[in-house]
Amino acid sequence: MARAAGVSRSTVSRVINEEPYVSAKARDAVHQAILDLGYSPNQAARTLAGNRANAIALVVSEQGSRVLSDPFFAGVLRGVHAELSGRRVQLVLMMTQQDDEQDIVGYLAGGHVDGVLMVSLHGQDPLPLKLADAGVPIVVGGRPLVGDGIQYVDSDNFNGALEAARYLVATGRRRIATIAGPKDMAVGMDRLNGWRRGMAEAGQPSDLVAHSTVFTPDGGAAAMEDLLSREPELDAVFVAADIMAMGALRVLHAQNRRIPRDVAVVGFDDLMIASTALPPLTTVRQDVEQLGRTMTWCLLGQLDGEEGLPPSLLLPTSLVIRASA
Amino acid sequence: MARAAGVSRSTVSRVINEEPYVSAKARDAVHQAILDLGYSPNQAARTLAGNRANAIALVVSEQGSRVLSDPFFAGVLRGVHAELSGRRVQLVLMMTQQDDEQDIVGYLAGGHVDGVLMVSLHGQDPLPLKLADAGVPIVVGGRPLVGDGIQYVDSDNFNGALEAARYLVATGRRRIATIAGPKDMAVGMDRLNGWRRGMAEAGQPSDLVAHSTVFTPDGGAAAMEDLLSREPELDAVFVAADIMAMGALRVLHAQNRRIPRDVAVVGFDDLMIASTALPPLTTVRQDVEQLGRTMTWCLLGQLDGEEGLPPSLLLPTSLVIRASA
DNA sequence: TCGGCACCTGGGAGCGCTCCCAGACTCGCT
DNA sequence: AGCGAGTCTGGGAGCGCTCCCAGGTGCCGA
Repeated sequence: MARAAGVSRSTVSRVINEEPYVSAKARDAVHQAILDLGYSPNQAARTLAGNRANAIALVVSEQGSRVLSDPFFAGVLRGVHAELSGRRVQLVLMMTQQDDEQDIVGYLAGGHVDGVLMVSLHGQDPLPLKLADAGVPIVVGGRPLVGDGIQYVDSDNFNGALEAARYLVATGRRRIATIAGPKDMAVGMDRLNGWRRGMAEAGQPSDLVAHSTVFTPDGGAAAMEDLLSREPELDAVFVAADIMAMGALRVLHAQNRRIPRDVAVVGFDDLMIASTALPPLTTVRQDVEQLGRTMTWCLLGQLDGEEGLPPSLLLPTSLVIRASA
Repeated sequence: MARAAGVSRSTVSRVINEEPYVSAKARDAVHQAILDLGYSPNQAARTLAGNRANAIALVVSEQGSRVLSDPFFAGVLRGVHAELSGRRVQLVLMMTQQDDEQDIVGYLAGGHVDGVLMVSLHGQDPLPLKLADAGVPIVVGGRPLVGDGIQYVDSDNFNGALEAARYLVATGRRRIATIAGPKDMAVGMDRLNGWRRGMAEAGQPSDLVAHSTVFTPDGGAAAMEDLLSREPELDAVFVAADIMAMGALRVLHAQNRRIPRDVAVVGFDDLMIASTALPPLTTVRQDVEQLGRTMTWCLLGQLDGEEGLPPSLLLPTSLVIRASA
């Protein structure tokens, strides 16, 4: 390669790394040689010689099975990739199981990657903290429940839920329930607290809460049945995830409640299924792709040693009004 | 590391690579030192010295955006990861755009990864062929329309569709339509041809075909409307994807057709939405996770130089009978 | 004229492994 | 005793880069 361009290895290296102090002639010669030879620098050698891996890991905690099918994860992945494209940084995908956690920490702290993005659905996961302690740059998607110093990016679940609650109040609903997510997930609690605030603002009771332990249609259905048995007169329900709202809609249909006339339904996430539901679901939109982009942007900033990065970020949500409320 | 174990670098290397000709004493000493030091071998150095990258790429062609949200992709990813776990092989995720194809070929052929798994939704993609020509081991998920020598793994779309057609015939349907996928995707054509065979077997006409150019609910809805206008008397429809079946169901409901009494509906894929649809959808199940596992298994086999690998594989499908047919 | 500086270039060292060769030691056989 | 085959070990070379130092050149101001 160096021979083909008629320069030294050093000069080739300088051109590739866009360093200063290279003459235009040398630069052109190298570029031409790159094209002629279809040359692509050996990443392993670069990693070994420099001490930078030119790669970041996207770590998915919990059994990958559940997480991967989640549209949330897909969106994040899309955003991460979009932000990475153009930079010479590879994305390595890793999934953790319970038992190999120590291996994972060893691997990630061992210089194989420059930094870690982590999507941690249940907030108690100790991995982010361990990695941060080991000095690995890390950004978490979704607010972790433990670990203070860790940089995270999340959607503004609290205000999204608050906005949904206000909307239901503003449209005249008098008996508003909520189907909340699991108590050990920040996303579940934040949305519940937003709804509570909305109820409090309006002077309405916030007793009609049903928790589902999982974000699934069946979980939503069970919670909806519970709510209806406790309060047959309820006229609105804020469901903390579209996927649970599907189950809630099924139960409401089965009990012949008209939507939105008898019961208004608001979801959260704005998945594709929200717009194809019957009736199309009014929901709080979160931009998960932007979440992925922002996480990546934060991590790359850390790696570049940028100062004054915000410790954490919340991304705005917006209410999408369709037919169900 | 070698010093800590009291042996030479060579011996450490032999232990790590599980080579023969190491005494039990030396092996134990090395293992102990690994634990004590939390040692994790430097991948870059291994890659550089051996000439094996210890990584495979999962390449997603087309704009990643569409593909990533696809449950198909998520399932494959899950399977790939499951099959990889335990082996010391990293998974690198890449997405291609139109313009950087040459870069991608250069990168993938440049020894940065040992092999390539590719999920190519539209079958005309030239990338698999180029990579195969460049001598890169490659396995494609989903039958490619071009490129003969390329190893692929796919669900048995033809027989799945055939089984669906036979089932509709066997349950007494007399006027059976189909909503087919795009003509430039193997998955679309294979399912259509399976349905055709089923019609031919039963001596029924196979004229009621509507193509959708995209696998979306709206595409399915438009096709359903087309079919109903051409043949108001139709009493069954085989929809080549659950996601399109959602749209078809919407149209049928809107026209007050009872399902399954007036019109039987059979989908394909068995996504989660199939079981939560109204009514729950009878559909042809394909095991996409198994698809991912099998792809990986084939690629690793190629890399290990195993002989007699089948050129390609079809995975069985099965009819899941629910309420819609 | 001479130093000083900014610009540009080449070559040595070394990143942490794997591969390969040379050798040591132990058998069991002739 | 002698020999070869099988078992085990260490060290040299080298993978393809980056980093750093030692120069070279040209131009400016003193």
